[in-house]
Amino acid sequence: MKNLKVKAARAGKDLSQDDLAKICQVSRQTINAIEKGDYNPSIKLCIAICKALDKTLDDLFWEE
Amino acid sequence: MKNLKVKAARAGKDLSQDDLAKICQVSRQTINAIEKGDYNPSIKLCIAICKALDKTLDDLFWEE
DNA sequence: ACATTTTGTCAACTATATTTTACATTTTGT
DNA sequence: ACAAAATGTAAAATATAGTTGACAAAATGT
Repeated sequence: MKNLKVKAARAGKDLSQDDLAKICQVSRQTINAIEKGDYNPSIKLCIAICKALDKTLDDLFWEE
Repeated sequence: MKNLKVKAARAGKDLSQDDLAKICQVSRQTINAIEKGDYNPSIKLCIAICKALDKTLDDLFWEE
Protein backbone atom coordinates (compact mmCIF):
# COMPACT_ATOMS: atom_id res chain seq x y z
CA MET A 1 0.00 0.00 0.00
CA LYS A 2 1.16 3.50 -0.89
CA ASN A 3 2.52 5.81 1.76
CA LEU A 4 0.47 8.91 1.04
CA LYS A 5 1.45 10.51 4.34
CA VAL A 6 5.04 10.93 3.22
CA LYS A 7 3.90 12.18 -0.17
CA ALA A 8 1.58 14.73 1.43
CA ALA A 9 4.16 15.92 3.96
CA ARG A 10 6.72 16.30 1.20
CA ALA A 11 4.27 18.30 -0.89
CA GLY A 12 3.62 20.43 2.18
CA LYS A 13 7.29 21.41 2.18
CA ASP A 14 7.36 21.93 -1.60
CA LEU A 15 10.11 19.37 -2.08
CA SER A 16 10.57 17.06 -5.05
CA GLN A 17 11.42 13.41 -4.49
CA ASP A 18 14.92 14.30 -5.57
CA ASP A 19 15.15 17.17 -3.06
CA LEU A 20 14.05 14.92 -0.21
CA ALA A 21 16.41 12.18 -1.36
CA LYS A 22 19.36 14.56 -1.23
CA ILE A 23 18.44 15.81 2.23
CA CYS A 24 18.15 12.20 3.47
CA GLN A 25 21.25 11.16 1.54
CA VAL A 26 19.56 8.35 -0.35
CA SER A 27 18.73 7.91 -4.01
CA ARG A 28 15.64 9.36 -5.60
CA GLN A 29 14.49 5.85 -6.46
CA THR A 30 14.48 4.93 -2.79
CA ILE A 31 12.14 7.81 -1.92
CA ASN A 32 9.97 6.93 -4.90
CA ALA A 33 9.79 3.30 -3.76
CA ILE A 34 8.80 4.30 -0.23
CA GLU A 35 5.96 6.50 -1.47
CA LYS A 36 4.93 3.82 -3.91
CA GLY A 37 4.75 1.35 -1.02
CA ASP A 38 5.57 -2.36 -1.04
CA TYR A 39 8.87 -1.40 0.55
CA ASN A 40 10.40 -1.82 3.97
CA PRO A 41 12.85 1.02 4.67
CA SER A 42 15.23 1.10 7.61
CA ILE A 43 14.33 2.97 10.78
CA LYS A 44 17.27 5.32 10.26
CA LEU A 45 15.95 6.35 6.88
CA CYS A 46 12.44 6.79 8.27
CA ILE A 47 13.81 9.05 10.97
CA ALA A 48 15.78 11.06 8.40
CA ILE A 49 12.63 11.53 6.34
CA CYS A 50 10.64 12.58 9.41
CA LYS A 51 13.22 15.17 10.42
CA ALA A 52 13.41 16.55 6.88
CA LEU A 53 9.64 16.98 6.85
CA ASP A 54 9.19 18.15 10.46
CA LYS A 55 7.12 15.10 11.36
CA THR A 56 7.50 12.16 13.74
CA LEU A 57 7.54 8.43 13.13
CA ASP A 58 3.98 8.11 14.37
CA ASP A 59 2.92 10.85 11.94
CA LEU A 60 4.35 9.24 8.83
CA PHE A 61 4.94 5.54 9.46
CA TRP A 62 2.55 4.28 12.11
CA GLU A 63 -0.27 2.02 11.05
CA GLU A 64 -3.18 0.66 13.06
CA MET B 1 23.92 3.50 21.45
CA LYS B 2 21.81 0.98 23.29
CA ASN B 3 18.05 1.00 22.93
CA LEU B 4 17.04 0.87 26.57
CA LYS B 5 13.47 1.83 25.76
CA VAL B 6 12.82 -1.48 24.05
CA LYS B 7 14.57 -3.34 26.84
CA ALA B 8 12.49 -1.57 29.48
CA ALA B 9 9.21 -2.05 27.62
CA ARG B 10 9.98 -5.73 27.15
CA ALA B 11 10.75 -6.10 30.85
CA GLY B 12 7.47 -4.36 31.56
CA LYS B 13 5.68 -7.16 29.75
CA ASP B 14 7.81 -9.85 31.39
CA LEU B 15 9.02 -11.19 28.06
CA SER B 16 12.42 -12.70 27.32
CA GLN B 17 14.29 -11.70 24.16
CA ASP B 18 13.31 -15.07 22.80
CA ASP B 19 9.64 -14.53 23.62
CA LEU B 20 9.61 -11.19 21.86
CA ALA B 21 11.52 -12.61 18.90
CA LYS B 22 8.91 -15.32 18.43
CA ILE B 23 6.04 -12.85 18.60
CA CYS B 24 7.75 -10.66 16.01
CA GLN B 25 8.81 -13.67 13.95
CA VAL B 26 12.48 -12.82 13.94
CA SER B 27 15.49 -14.48 15.53
CA ARG B 28 16.48 -13.92 19.13
CA GLN B 29 19.79 -12.50 17.94
CA THR B 30 17.99 -9.80 16.02
CA ILE B 31 16.16 -8.63 19.13
CA ASN B 32 19.39 -8.81 21.08
CA ALA B 33 21.17 -6.72 18.43
CA ILE B 34 18.45 -4.08 18.47
CA GLU B 35 18.64 -3.69 22.25
CA LYS B 36 22.41 -3.70 22.07
CA GLY B 37 22.24 -0.83 19.56
CA ASP B 38 24.53 -0.12 16.60
CA TYR B 39 21.84 -1.69 14.47
CA ASN B 40 19.39 -0.42 11.89
CA PRO B 41 16.23 -2.57 11.83
CA SER B 42 13.48 -2.28 9.24
CA ILE B 43 10.38 -0.20 9.93
CA LYS B 44 8.20 -3.29 9.70
CA LEU B 45 10.15 -4.98 12.46
CA CYS B 46 10.03 -1.83 14.60
CA ILE B 47 6.25 -1.74 14.18
CA ALA B 48 5.98 -5.43 15.09
CA ILE B 49 8.01 -4.79 18.25
CA CYS B 50 5.88 -1.78 19.16
CA LYS B 51 2.64 -3.72 18.77
CA ALA B 52 3.99 -6.63 20.81
CA LEU B 53 4.88 -4.22 23.61
CA ASP B 54 1.83 -1.95 23.37
CA LYS B 55 3.94 1.05 22.44
CA THR B 56 4.24 3.34 19.42
CA LEU B 57 7.19 4.13 17.15
CA ASP B 58 7.69 7.47 18.88
CA ASP B 59 7.75 5.69 22.25
CA LEU B 60 10.48 3.22 21.36
CA PHE B 61 12.40 4.46 18.33
CA TRP B 62 12.23 8.23 18.14
CA GLU B 63 15.35 10.20 18.90
CA GLU B 64 15.84 13.95 19.19
C1' DA C 1 3.70 24.03 -28.75
C1' DC C 2 7.88 23.63 -26.59
C1' DA C 3 11.35 22.99 -22.94
C1' DT C 4 12.14 21.61 -18.29
C1' DT C 5 11.18 19.32 -14.24
C1' DT C 6 9.22 15.60 -11.90
C1' DT C 7 7.81 11.08 -11.51
C1' DG C 8 7.49 5.95 -12.59
C1' DT C 9 9.96 2.03 -13.54
C1' DC C 10 13.56 -1.50 -14.79
C1' DA C 11 17.89 -4.26 -14.55
C1' DA C 12 22.22 -5.19 -12.52
C1' DC C 13 25.09 -4.21 -8.79
C1' DT C 14 26.57 -3.36 -3.75
C1' DA C 15 25.77 -2.95 1.14
C1' DT C 16 23.80 -4.65 5.00
C1' DA C 17 19.87 -6.65 7.76
C1' DT C 18 18.52 -11.11 9.33
C1' DT C 19 19.12 -16.22 9.85
C1' DT C 20 21.25 -20.30 11.46
C1' DT C 21 24.31 -22.84 14.28
C1' DA C 22 27.02 -22.79 18.06
C1' DC C 23 29.20 -21.72 22.45
C1' DA C 24 30.40 -18.85 26.69
C1' DT C 25 28.77 -15.96 30.26
C1' DT C 26 25.38 -14.17 33.33
C1' DT C 27 21.12 -14.36 35.82
C1' DT C 28 17.43 -16.61 38.25
C1' DG C 29 15.16 -20.13 41.05
C1' DT C 30 15.35 -23.88 44.39
C1' DA D 1 25.96 -25.03 45.24
C1' DC D 2 23.51 -26.61 41.41
C1' DA D 3 20.47 -26.59 37.28
C1' DA D 4 17.97 -24.11 34.04
C1' DA D 5 16.93 -20.09 31.67
C1' DA D 6 18.39 -15.83 29.70
C1' DT D 7 21.74 -13.09 27.53
C1' DG D 8 26.03 -11.78 24.80
C1' DT D 9 28.53 -12.72 20.90
C1' DA D 10 30.67 -14.68 16.54
C1' DA D 11 31.13 -16.67 11.75
C1' DA D 12 29.06 -18.06 7.48
C1' DA D 13 25.04 -17.99 4.60
C1' DT D 14 20.77 -15.81 2.68
C1' DA D 15 17.40 -12.13 1.88
C1' DT D 16 16.55 -7.74 0.82
C1' DA D 17 17.37 -2.59 1.27
C1' DG D 18 19.54 0.87 -1.28
C1' DT D 19 22.60 2.41 -5.48
C1' DT D 20 23.57 3.57 -10.19
C1' DG D 21 22.48 4.46 -14.84
C1' DA D 22 19.13 4.89 -18.09
C1' DC D 23 14.78 5.81 -20.41
C1' DA D 24 9.69 6.85 -20.94
C1' DA D 25 5.64 9.17 -19.29
C1' DA D 26 3.45 12.79 -16.92
C1' DA D 27 3.27 17.33 -15.00
C1' DT D 28 4.55 22.25 -14.89
C1' DG D 29 5.93 26.79 -16.73
C1' DT D 30 6.36 30.20 -20.42
